[in-house]
Amino acid sequence: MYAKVIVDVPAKQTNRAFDYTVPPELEQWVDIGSRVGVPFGPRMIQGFVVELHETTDIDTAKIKAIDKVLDIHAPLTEELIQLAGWMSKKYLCHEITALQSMIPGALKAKYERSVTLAETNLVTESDVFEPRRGEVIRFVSQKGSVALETLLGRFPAEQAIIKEMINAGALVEEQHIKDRVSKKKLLTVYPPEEAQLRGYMEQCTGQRQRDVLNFLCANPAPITLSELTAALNVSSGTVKSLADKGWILLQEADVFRDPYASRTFAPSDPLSLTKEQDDAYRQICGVMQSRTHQVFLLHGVTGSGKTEVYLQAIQQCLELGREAIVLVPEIALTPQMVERFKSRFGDLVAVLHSRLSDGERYDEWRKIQLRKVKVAIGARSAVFAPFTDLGLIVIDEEHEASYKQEDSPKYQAKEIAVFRARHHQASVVLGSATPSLESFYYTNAFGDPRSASPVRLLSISSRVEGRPLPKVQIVDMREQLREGNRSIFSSPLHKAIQERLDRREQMVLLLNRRGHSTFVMCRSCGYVAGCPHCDISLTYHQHSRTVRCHYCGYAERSKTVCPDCGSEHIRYFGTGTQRVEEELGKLFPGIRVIRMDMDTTSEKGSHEKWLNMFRDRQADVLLGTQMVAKGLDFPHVTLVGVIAADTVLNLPDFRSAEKTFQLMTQVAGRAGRHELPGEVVVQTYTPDHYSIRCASHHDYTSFVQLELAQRRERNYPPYCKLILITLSHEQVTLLVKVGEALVRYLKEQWNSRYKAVYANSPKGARYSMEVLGPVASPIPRIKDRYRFQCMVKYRGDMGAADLVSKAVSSMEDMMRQEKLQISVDVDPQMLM
DNA sequence: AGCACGCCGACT
DNA sequence: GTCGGCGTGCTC
Repeated sequence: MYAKVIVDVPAKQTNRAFDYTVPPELEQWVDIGSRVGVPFGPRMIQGFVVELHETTDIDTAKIKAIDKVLDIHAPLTEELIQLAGWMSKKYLCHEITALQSMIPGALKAKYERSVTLAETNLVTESDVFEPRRGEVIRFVSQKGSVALETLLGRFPAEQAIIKEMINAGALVEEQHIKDRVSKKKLLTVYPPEEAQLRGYMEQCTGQRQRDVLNFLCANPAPITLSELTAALNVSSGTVKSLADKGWILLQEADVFRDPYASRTFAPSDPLSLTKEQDDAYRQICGVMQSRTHQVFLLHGVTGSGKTEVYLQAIQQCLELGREAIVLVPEIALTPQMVERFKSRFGDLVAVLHSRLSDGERYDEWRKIQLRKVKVAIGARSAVFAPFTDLGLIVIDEEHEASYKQEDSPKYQAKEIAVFRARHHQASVVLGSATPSLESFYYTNAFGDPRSASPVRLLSISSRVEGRPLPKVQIVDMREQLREGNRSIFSSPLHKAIQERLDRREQMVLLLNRRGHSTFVMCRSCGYVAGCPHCDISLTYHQHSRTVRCHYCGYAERSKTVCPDCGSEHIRYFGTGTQRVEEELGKLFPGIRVIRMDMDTTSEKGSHEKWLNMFRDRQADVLLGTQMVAKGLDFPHVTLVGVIAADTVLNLPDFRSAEKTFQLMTQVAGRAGRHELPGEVVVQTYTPDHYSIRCASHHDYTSFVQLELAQRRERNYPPYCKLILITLSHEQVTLLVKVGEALVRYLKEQWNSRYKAVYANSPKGARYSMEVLGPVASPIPRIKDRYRFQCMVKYRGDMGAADLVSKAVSSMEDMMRQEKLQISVDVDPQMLM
């Protein structure tokens, strides 16, 4: 039998399958999706089996055999192998990169080379008696086997000698493929029968040992040594001496690391659904029962109980004997969220998130692989959970940018979900209070004629228990300035904070400072320098004293006087959470603030700790960046304050209005979710902007109409698709040269080949392509490399990715000679 | 990506 | 006449 193997060498020339023979003794272990060790050139590397055949086209003299199979159960399924092939074409990545992204990091190969001492007859006398050689030999023989790296590190001056000894055969070099994490084994205490325990207790003299025996009487189940010592605050020595007497059994057990092992989750029952919830639930169930593929967009206002719809739909999915995946943005993967799923589905849930260690994550993944769980909940990469009978994939907060992976493979988890659901004849539920324009555009409600199988829209327009949406007050910060208030806090927000303090209620303050981009704004009239060609704000560049557009390259000298009102109050923006915290302390002495941002939540578990403190009302204010805007649900929060709504709005991104609307709506939804009514105060310099106005009225529909009109006019998604090509090199001049050549190539190809073909097709008018750039990237230099980008905007499915791929290949000579790097992002989320 | 093969300058 | 620089090309 022959296997086609994708090898672990992410390079263009090796981005194809290589044929290997499957030795008869390995045949029963080799499957499509198996991870194997194969000889490749002079070394041994890892690969994935993607096809199995009885014959091969390759010269049999060249073919080598698979060396070993690395797992008992293939870590990938045939479906996921197909998906990887599709991803490599769609997102222009190496197939191995796509495959690697589907398995936990713990299974990523670690290559190690080690040396051992050869049989004595190959070790010559000069090896032993020459002092330097002798020392190396003694070192190796003492250790038995030494990693080559360790040996070279230990004897840096003897590198040549070591190589020579390897060549002469005195030292034997071996190569291993090692997993990063081994299966965890834990010392576990197995207590005897209770009667026996009681007998031992009478003989026992030591107080600590008696404590242990007592505990085991009350808790007769096996328990790990570490849990036992932690529970009783005794040393492991105490327990070991009991084991030495033979009273208890202490043994290593192969266990799953369960990050939630120490927590208990009270079981919860389904809540009763409102009419709208029930309608959505029934439609999803109907499709699941008919075993057809359908994408739903569940548009439910904040607090409308979307999660309960997910939970009950998943329940139905499990009852049909099928499996479910739930994707949540990383920052929303809070203990609160996990708890809801754990308490509804208990041990049937695996949780995958970034705070897990490699080992913990591997164990959660293995529960899925070994069919121990039926539901996987996690961030983006959980979409690859190796289930074999998927019925439902839920994507919560579907508008979130974090579903797009920013490094290779630059996949969009929503698209992966649809691919998988189509394969399994399963449903996808995209849920959000503020659906992305793209998702909404493709719904049946919008009636896009292009889409053969439109997304079915499900709406929930009211909150559970008929609770009202919070009242939103917009504060015009320009007026505040005119009134002489230069503080971070406007007088209405100041007053609102004081009221909550007096009433002992809680509040959430959002400061959305993203990135370092500074935009220029007039503090008197709110004027922001914008690009005349792209309708996005210009970015201030201090070194050249100019403002520039990152889309088309437009630049102008930055002004010291506002062109609109003549004021000199021109500033550029950027306020940190720390400053707000200080200011709060000054204005409200004794105020208790929890600050949540990158600095305070980097430690493992700190996120949970802060939120628990806030829930226990140990603080009045939760102050933070976007992470406070999502999914939190605290009954005593009655005020949400947005310090500066404009920060997102003025980012140089065509989605900035959409993101502002989403953020405003989401954060407003944190208030008044329970009995106490909520209030929202939004501070802004652009109170008339439609994204802020619509958010304040909770008016999604109007926002979508206004924003879509903008997108159509400017030709941005969903009216076209984008491919972003980023080039980087140490020299700017070369970058410009190659960038221009690339753009020329794309335009020529389009004009000479594609355009003619598509213009003659009946849908010809729908096909178009334009190429912008090259212009400097918003982050023009990273690690001493300059970055330039080109943007391809196209309409119609005419293989634009393929064309870009060809264009990049045509630049290959330069890439090799000049160490030029080209990165391609299909459907970019961030245009940085 | 590695690693080997292969063809031109400074040393015994 | 040899050691070694890294340019080019292959890996089933």
